[in-house]
Amino acid sequence: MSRQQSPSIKMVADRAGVSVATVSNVLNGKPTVSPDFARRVNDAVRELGYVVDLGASRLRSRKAQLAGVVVPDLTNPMFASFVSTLEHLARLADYDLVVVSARNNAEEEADRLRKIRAWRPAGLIVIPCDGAFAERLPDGFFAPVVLADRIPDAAGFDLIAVDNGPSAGAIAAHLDQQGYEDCLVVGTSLSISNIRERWEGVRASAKHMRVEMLEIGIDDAHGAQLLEERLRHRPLPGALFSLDQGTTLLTYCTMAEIGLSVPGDIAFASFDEMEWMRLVTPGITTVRQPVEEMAEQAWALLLRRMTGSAGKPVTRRLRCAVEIRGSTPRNPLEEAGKLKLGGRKWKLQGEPYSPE
Amino acid sequence: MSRQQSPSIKMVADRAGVSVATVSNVLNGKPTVSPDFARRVNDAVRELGYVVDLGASRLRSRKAQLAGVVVPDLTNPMFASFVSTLEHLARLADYDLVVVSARNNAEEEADRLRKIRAWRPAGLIVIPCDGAFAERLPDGFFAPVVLADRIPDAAGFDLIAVDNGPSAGAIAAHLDQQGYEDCLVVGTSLSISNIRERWEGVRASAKHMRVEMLEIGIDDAHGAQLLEERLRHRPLPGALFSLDQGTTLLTYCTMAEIGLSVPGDIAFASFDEMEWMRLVTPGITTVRQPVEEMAEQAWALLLRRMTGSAGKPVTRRLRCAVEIRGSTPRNPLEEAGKLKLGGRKWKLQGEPYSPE
DNA sequence: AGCTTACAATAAATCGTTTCACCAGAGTTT
DNA sequence: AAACTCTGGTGAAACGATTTATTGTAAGCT
Repeated sequence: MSRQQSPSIKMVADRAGVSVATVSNVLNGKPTVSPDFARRVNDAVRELGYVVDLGASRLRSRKAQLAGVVVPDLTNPMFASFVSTLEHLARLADYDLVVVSARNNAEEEADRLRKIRAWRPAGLIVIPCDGAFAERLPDGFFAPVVLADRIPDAAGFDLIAVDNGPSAGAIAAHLDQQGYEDCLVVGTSLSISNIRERWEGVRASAKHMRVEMLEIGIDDAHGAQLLEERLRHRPLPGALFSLDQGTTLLTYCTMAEIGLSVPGDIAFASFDEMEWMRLVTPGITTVRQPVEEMAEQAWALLLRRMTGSAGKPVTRRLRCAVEIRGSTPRNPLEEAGKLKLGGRKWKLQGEPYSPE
Repeated sequence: MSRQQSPSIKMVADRAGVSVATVSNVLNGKPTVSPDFARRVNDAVRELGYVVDLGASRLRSRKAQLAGVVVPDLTNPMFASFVSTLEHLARLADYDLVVVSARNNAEEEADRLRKIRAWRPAGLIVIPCDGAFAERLPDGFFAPVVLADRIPDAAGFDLIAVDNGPSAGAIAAHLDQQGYEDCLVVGTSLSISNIRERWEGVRASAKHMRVEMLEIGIDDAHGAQLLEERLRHRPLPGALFSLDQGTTLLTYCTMAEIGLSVPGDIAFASFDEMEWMRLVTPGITTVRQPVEEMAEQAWALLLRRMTGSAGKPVTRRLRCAVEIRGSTPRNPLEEAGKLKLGGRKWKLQGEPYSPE
């Protein structure tokens, strides 16, 4: 199978009867070319189906309209949506995007980061696997990096994230108000800064309610076991608050399996909304993260950095929306009268803040 | 902000005190280099943090370990999972992947296809937006193309898809057996070959049951209206079968809104499983597509094509799994005794087939 | 006419790599 | 010792584009 070569700028030049420089000038919209020649070049381009070779073009011009994106897991709808938005924005700015997934694996992330350098991107947007991201970034990395969603241990990075603490705190305050006396808070690990911030937000906002943290780790099988143990133990807490997406699904399924009903036996709330949460009955009370906005902010910041804006690293926190649903009704054990709760929306007030 | 240049092979050569050719030989594992020189080169590479420039490397060597992937929508979990699997496989074969999303828009797809040529990929895997894909492929496209999931109007492409007809037929046969007398089948549009195949599968397999097709189009708002109209009309069909992911969500929500209960008022089944379908009560009967397998087959085929295997276009159909759940119980209107239905799994029998 | 200026098109240098032809020196064969 | 063959290394030519410097031509000015 003799595969036909893609046409080069030289073939276009030959066919149009001009020099390659002229073809390049036409294609790049340089003003110093006569309409007649431009037409001939454009005809030849169309006839041959010529498309510029990005590799060669970038090599010579040294301007890389190219950015890299690294996410922990493309199959997570939140990250997928993040990438999709970025892709759209990049296209508008006439940038190309190289997207890679670390498949939830720090080693693979390190590998991808090394590999992505080979593309010579003008900038990078990364949602890091974990806090130790800085160690995995090849040192002397040549392009600006904007981190999103997850907070690195090391300082010195541009960062766009959500206000984990206040948002988780809002859920805790809500549960508090609903009259629950104790709440089990479940998350993968406090070594992940997101989870830590959320847990601290809960602790700070639970006025009367007792709170207890359970770390179940990232291994699903082991986590399910820990969780089941705790949920079979008595007394059962009045409410359960799950701090991340993976944990939420695991918790929800585990409760169903061992026959705990929501909210009859236990109230349930989660951080990070998923589609099904408004489809199940009752709906799940949750914190919805502004993914599109996060992508927009990250892109805007990276674009500024790529076009030369210097300055101290920026941290920006975005507000989440809190969705109160049927899974966290007024505590039925309480003597107080019943309170009707619909799909009421509860937005946090005030302006976003940028610490330091 | 004077951004530091990425080191080039020349700097490595200078630092190691050898020629650039030698550095290249070391990096590409050519055997004709002494251990002593190899060590010196490797040291220099490490000290400078040198990473090869993919653009330049590919330009010169003309071997493009690069494949393109075009999907209609990255936020669709099925496509996201498809891409994620491909990415993993590509990495194993030491290929790079350029992933783009057409954002459910044929024009954007055409644009992306044109743009992706600029990367000079050695091959392409495409899940087309619609049947008219062939018209959008720049003619004389230079690299092998493997299509997946959706069937193009034009022949002549390698294709990996699922057995839409038999799988949808299995659902229809199930509903038939459960004693439903009529079934409303809902899909976006019969102009999409997937939907057409599924509808034909339903028609062929419904023995006693009357079936009726409702096309609601791709515009969600308009579709919801059409659907609501039909669902408020009487008599209500005993069962509803939704043929694609978008339609399913729309249908499920619409039914909830106008107060139809599943399966009390109407039984419900769907093509294309989503996570929430096993979380809601009752679970939704559905057809689960083998996404990972589809990605594996597509990659294997593309790899063969990229390494020169010629031959007639191949069509391969993969088997789906049918998940029977509580949303399609034995028809309560029937006189016959109740039948207990759990989360029973029902796999299709037999071997995959390759028509023609 | 003679000189400058402006314009349009081109030749040639260049980007960072790989590859190919070649070379120096050591070892082997006659 | 001359004529080979290896071996391990290098210089320089590509690859396909962009950019810079240069050329040739026509028009404008004195």
